[in-house]
Amino acid sequence: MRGPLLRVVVVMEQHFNDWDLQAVVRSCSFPQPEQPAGPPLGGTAPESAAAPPARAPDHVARAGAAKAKAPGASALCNLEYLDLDHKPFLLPGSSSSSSRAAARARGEDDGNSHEVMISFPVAAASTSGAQPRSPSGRKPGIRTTRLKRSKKSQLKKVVYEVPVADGGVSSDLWAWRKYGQKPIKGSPYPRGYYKCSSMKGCMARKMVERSPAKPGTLIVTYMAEHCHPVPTQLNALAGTTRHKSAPADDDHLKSPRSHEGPAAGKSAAGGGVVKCEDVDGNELSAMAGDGGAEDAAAAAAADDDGEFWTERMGLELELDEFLGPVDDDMLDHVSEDGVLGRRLSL
DNA sequence: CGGATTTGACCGGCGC
DNA sequence: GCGCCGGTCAAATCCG
Repeated sequence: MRGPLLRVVVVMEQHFNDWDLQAVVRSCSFPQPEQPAGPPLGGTAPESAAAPPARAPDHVARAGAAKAKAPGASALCNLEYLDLDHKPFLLPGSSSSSSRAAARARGEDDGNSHEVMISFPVAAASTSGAQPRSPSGRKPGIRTTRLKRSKKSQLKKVVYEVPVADGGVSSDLWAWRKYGQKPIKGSPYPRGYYKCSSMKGCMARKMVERSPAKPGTLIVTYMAEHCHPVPTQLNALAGTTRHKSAPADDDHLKSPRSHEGPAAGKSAAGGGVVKCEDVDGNELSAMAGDGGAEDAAAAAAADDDGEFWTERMGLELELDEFLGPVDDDMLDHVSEDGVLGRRLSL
């Protein structure tokens, strides 16, 4: 009811070792004793993160999806976070979303990628507009080493599909800084590249793009995991958040406020209900409960947009919570519909 | 002043 | 081997 459903796709691939992202999805059949893995990376889909409802970013979503699908069982069955022991940290007071994201695929990965799609209502998205600026660019020069594509391709990725309606404001608790934008072939919309700015050295990244198929949705892909706890308050790095006039439309990608770390998480949260959907289209849903509010609250307080967040706190919190437990918890309860229903409580 | 955003250039992988 | 494309870097610029 609250809005478009946010869909999350988790793709696990081999060799993500080098990356922090550790969240892994496994069969839901085995609920894990440990804290429920949360949504990947802070779990929220920032402004730019929206994706086509039915489809996720091709390469990512598709690949995972195919493999993820389990016969009969909904995708949920395949959800699982691996490597919990390697969690870099736990989110304060709850299923650390980041840690979950961090959960990494186990060695078992036979190379198969698993994809999970989670959809949940998204709150209004905010928007940010980018303002045209004088040309700039780096000059030819020395380049530092960068991750090789081979490795990159093997990283686990989590894809969120978020309705653009609200402006696609970021909804995760993390602070993101945009480091690039590129037009994508086959898509009229550019893709924005973001890095976690909450802490230097954090490898967490995300890519945001508008779904060509459904301009109304943003696709947010999270890569790697945060090497630090979710910022409960605005940190210096995240510090200055720019507030720009709302972009007309595709502009979410241009200057989304999502980067604003803490605040980011909020926007996505709008719904109390979370749905998980496997590649096959099976949907799982979970009800967001009261728990986890603290985190969100803290974040909200920290955020520059205190007012904004405060108003939406309720919704946001729900989302955040959802994000955390998404993994196993969701699996725990299946509603009559065959949908996963679970109340998140932290 | 510090940090975020913009944007062209650079780099590496992949396909042909 | 070459070209295309995606992803990243970093200078220039903007903004709080």
